[in-house]
Amino acid sequence: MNDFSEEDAFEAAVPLSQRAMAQRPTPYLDSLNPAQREAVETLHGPVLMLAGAGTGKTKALTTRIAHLLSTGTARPHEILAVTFTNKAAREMKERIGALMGEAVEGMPWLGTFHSVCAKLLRRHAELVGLKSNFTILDSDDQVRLMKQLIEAAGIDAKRWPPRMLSGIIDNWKNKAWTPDKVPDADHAVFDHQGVALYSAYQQRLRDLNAVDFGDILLHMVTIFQKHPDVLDQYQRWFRFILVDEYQDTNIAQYLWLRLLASKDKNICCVGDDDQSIYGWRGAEVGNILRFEADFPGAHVVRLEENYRSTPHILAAASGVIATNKGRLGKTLFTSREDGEKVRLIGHWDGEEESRWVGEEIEAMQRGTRCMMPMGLDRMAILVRASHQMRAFEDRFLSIGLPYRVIGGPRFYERMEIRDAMAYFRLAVSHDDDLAFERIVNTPKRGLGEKAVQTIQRTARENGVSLVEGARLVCQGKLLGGKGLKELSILVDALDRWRGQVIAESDTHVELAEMILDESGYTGFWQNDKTPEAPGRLENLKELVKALENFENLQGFLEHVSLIMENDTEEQGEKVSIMTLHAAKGLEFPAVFLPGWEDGLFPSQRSMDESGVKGLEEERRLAYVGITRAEEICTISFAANRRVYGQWQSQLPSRFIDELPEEHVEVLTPPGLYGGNYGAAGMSSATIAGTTQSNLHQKAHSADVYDSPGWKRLQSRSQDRGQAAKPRAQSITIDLEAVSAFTVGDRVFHQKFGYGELIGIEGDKLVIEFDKAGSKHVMARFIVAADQADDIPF
DNA sequence: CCTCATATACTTTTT
DNA sequence: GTATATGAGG
Repeated sequence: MNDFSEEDAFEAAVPLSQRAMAQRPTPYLDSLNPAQREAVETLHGPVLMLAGAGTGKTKALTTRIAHLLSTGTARPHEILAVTFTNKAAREMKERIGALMGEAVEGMPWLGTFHSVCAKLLRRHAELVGLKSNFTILDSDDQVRLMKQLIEAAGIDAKRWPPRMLSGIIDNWKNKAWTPDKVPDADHAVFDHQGVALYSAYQQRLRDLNAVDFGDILLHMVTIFQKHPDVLDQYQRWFRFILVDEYQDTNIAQYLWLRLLASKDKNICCVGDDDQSIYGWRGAEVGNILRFEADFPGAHVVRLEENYRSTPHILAAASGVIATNKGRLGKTLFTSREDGEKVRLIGHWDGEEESRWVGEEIEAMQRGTRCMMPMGLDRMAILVRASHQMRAFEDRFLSIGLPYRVIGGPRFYERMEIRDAMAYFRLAVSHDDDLAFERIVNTPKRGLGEKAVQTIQRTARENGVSLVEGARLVCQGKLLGGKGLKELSILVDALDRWRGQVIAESDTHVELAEMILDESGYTGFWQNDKTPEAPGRLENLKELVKALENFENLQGFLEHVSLIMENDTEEQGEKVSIMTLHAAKGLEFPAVFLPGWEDGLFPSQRSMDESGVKGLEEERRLAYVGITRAEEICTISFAANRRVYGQWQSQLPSRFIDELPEEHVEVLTPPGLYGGNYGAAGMSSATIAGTTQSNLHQKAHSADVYDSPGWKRLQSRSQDRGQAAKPRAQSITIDLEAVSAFTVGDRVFHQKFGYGELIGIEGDKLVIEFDKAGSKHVMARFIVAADQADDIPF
């Protein structure tokens, strides 16, 4: 290939690294610490940069690239730099630009694994039976295809859900297994049909000239493995390779990198094994652990000086992560000496937890909590699972606290956007069967399942695309009145739009608007009276606006599938709410980590599915969470939580036990008298292990005693001569309260619902609840079942 | 063919 | 509790 000859000559003639060094001054090196500097200046040979949280990883990485460029060691196009997110790629570009003073033209090969590989794959698509204009399917398309294949194979899609198959195949692809490489042990999955369906799926993708996300990597690995000449080109082309977040690479990515790097071995991988949190998605921590074996003589640099967090926060994070086995091991340190301890607080239930967090945020905002008022955008709530966000959203909505959810449903994954895109795709290419299927009956055209089947059959019989099939159906009048009319209107419209795409008679933005209009799609949402309809129309407007940044529809469609980003950065100071995963790479002065309860965090599912490995990944997630905090880190848990409609009592997370006591301050919930539960001297272990019932008491006093319902209950109990004295004399009362019940009684609890008393232990009643299972509950929370209806909770 | 009602299962995390 | 899938009725 001619592309390379020029570079090769250049390389041969000039010992670049020394000679070019003089070309530009290197002032940027001065702001680096010794470890960073070593990582930046070791330009040749394999380098593993172990960069703990907040140690200036991105700085080192971008400075390294700047150094490669300004010393003349490499030219921009000779550097392959891969990240996982578009955001990381963009940030790197910006920072390199800043370092180099705008002097560099963009780096063409700095991007995400997927965008770089897609670009390469388009050049060599024919080697895996594709055309270079292949489309990239998202998981939605993937699942729909899967469903068709499953049904075609005569398998009950109910018992064998397409989603599951899609997940299995994704995993195989992450391991770089083509259908023929799936090991025997995996053949039993999916009713022994998994591999056959995998083959069928791959064939179908090829027919559609499409790839899914996993394919982008998998095909590249296949090409490199089967075509040494192609590999050789790129080995010479990419003289320097840099990889961000190496701990998150899966096997396919690993193989791809190793193939590319095996010649010059100028590869620099940056990562932190302690922040590997994508194992469930196929990431292999092993890749980073194995680096030195893969690249003998590798230079290992540890970045351990943390510039982000206070010593207490660092120590707490270190304490938690220390429990994990098989780490490469780093010891974070900081020169800071100030700072608050990590704060720990328990609550009665999730509702109280969100209320407390809300109040705390407002206090910080006003400056009553800390010395200085803190802006809302400097605070974040990091949750384990997205459903935890709701409690906070509800609460913040009701108190009018501005918040922003990060990483919610992505813009390009929203239904209306995907529908609109399907129209665009069809306008550009009538061959896009998936797009056609998506929109035939959206908006409703009276074309139901039967009509679609007719179209599909016709298309298949004639060996044409669905659009052409539909045309034949219209011509042959194979369909009834209304459907037929609507279908021919649709086909005509598609023809017209495509004509305009080709003729370029309008700007693509105008065309897009016209398509949405004439298809009836805009009107469809205008007539929709559901509350989300206005938002969807708004999104469509945004989509059209986003089009303006592209040359034409084709260009837009090609880029969009890989740039799934939520660019709608609303203005204004808001608290951020996001998952721990979404928080990786971010930092905030104040961080709240709610829901630290066993089963929730660590997630039961992780532990069930992946055992110790899963638990360790959860622990790394905890580590990531804590290390997001710069100044104040607040961990909380609730004693009770509603999990899909059912109340469950929760145990504090085992990670709480792992927090080193001397770096933790246990808070007493507000509005409570001190009692024995004051913060002073109480260890995390105490909270975690033994004080749950105390928390019940405390929270109960705050929550329930003030409520009218409780007061009424109290007065009624008094009438009946039962326990109803002030709570300060709790033990006596509890024993009295217990005596009011007999085993076998039908009872009611405010949150657990109805149940049967099956035993009495001390001041607690053992109750088998109908819905919430068996629990030990203090007697004063319990009423006889026949009185339950009177309680106006 | 569409709309409405009921049943059901599902909840980690996502390039 | 929520979203989705199925069924009856219009």
